[in-house]
Amino acid sequence: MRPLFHPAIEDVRPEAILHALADPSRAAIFAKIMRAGCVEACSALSAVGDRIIPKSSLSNHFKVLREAGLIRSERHGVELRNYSRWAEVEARFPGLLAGIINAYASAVGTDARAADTAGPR
Amino acid sequence: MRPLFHPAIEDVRPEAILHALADPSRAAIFAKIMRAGCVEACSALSAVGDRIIPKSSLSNHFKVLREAGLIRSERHGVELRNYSRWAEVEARFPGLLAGIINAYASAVGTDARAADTAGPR
DNA sequence: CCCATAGTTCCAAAATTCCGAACTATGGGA
DNA sequence: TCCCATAGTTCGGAATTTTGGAACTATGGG
Repeated sequence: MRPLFHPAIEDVRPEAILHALADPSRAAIFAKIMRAGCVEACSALSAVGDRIIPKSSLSNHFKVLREAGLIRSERHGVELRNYSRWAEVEARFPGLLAGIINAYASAVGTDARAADTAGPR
Repeated sequence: MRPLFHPAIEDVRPEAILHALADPSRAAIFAKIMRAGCVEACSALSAVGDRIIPKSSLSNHFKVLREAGLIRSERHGVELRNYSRWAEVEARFPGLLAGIINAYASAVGTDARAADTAGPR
């Protein structure tokens, strides 16, 4: 098992962030980690809206988020602990994440699949 | 030739916008149209940075931007006139486009391919 | 009517994404 | 220590998307 790769914040590219968050499932996963600050266990997020995500796809989603610089993952025993890198990304690209997360939140209701990106009720 | 399709602003989805702008060429094209307010002729944009974009790919890029709700295209004689739908998109998803365009602009220099997304000098 | 220009469509090759199945790593028990 | 369960990763092929050359369409002159 290759050690987890995390880009330095100065190596993070806007296109990677947009690509990562252009997928509603990934955006929902990221939104949840963001709001919680930290989410333990990838499998805690195996359902987005009503859609069940297979383990292998989930693993890949986390990898995409990680390599885009959006989250930091640490192995703790048998599971992964995922932290959002919001503060770092915000410092590098001010307003980017807020704009994206708000956009998804305000599109809820028009698109069921992104339901979990909904902001605080 | 099928008439050009433009989604109503309320049908515009965040994932379509992110997907459209996750491509540095498209982001550069959109940034240029945005700054100019309107750009005539797709072919005026056939080079992004040092990369030459084939006609057919360019045509497709404009289609993606159009169907994501980012631009409005009108046929004027033999050429297309492209307008940014910034104001509408901004009203629906406040801060989204600014965040994205600023992110690309501030990444310039670290990534040559996105050079044209640079903001006002 | 013919030509040039501007863009679109077609279609096949290349690149990506998706996901089931097999695998690896870690932490308990017995 | 050995075995099992859990959590996640990797492999590999099918499905989807993207790319771009060549042929096509539409419009405006001479």
